[in-house]
Amino acid sequence: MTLAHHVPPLDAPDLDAALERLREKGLRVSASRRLVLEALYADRRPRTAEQLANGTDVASVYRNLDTLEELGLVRHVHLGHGPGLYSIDEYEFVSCDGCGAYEAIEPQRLDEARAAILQALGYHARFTHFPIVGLCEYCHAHS
Amino acid sequence: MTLAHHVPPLDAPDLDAALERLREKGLRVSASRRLVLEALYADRRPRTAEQLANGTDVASVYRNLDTLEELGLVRHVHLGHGPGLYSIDEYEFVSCDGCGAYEAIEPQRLDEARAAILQALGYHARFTHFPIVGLCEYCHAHS
DNA sequence: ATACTTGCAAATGATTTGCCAGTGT
DNA sequence: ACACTGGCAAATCATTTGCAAGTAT
Repeated sequence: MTLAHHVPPLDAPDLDAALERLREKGLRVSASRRLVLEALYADRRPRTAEQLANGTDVASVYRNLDTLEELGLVRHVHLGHGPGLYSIDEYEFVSCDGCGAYEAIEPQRLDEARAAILQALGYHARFTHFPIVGLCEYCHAHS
Repeated sequence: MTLAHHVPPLDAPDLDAALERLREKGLRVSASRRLVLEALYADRRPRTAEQLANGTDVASVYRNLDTLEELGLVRHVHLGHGPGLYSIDEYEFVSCDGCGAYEAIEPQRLDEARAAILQALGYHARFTHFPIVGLCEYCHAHS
């Protein structure tokens, strides 16, 4: 019922910076930890824990993603009713309720909207954990 | 991975209108169906299927909520990682990533934000299925 | 009478936990 | 060495499904 806690912005520019971050915290750079990070840095598209495990143990992957998320190296988003998607990027998301398509959005494109929300509600909004859900132009026109 | 399909706006003003809607569609007004609707109309706060079942079989409640949602009589929202919350109301939601608090918002209060989103992304946004997530004033000031 | 519905048990999907053996530092 | 990790099995939580028996219309 409660949301994930507020995490600082992601700011490890590359794999090495991320690994260094782990060491700083006294955490270990284990084989599977490195594999998860390598996969995420290699292809920045958000992916499920299952996909990241790629045949190996999913439980460890979930544990690692949790740790990495606490360190602010990884983030996850829920784009619908399926499994959560993990990524190293600072994107925000929109998804269409009609056709199911989703897009990653550069945060600055939402600054006007964020300002309007701040004005209306006093909240500093971020669409990183849940997307903005709506109808895309096509689905809006045809529904 | 796909989102719930677009549903028409909720517009059954009261319990009787809702029951009538069921009959119109050739569906039956069964005891447990009536119980779910009575509970939802009696207290408009969003509730879990478990709470609505209130000791009786949850599977039936889920089945009924599905049907009612297809008819546009009920809607559900995901406010965090817990179970979905069902309600008969047309509210939109904001929730704070810091303290976990959430609020139901009158749709018109978000019209400016909606306009900004339409302008920026071409999407007609609705915050009924996922809330706007952000930091409330207090958490923003203290984080 | 005949669909539609329920209740209960069992299945499924996503994620978490316990535990002990393995391994980075 | 020692604490941190991984693998695997089992547990948990939310939700769905199968099926025989019950009931609105």
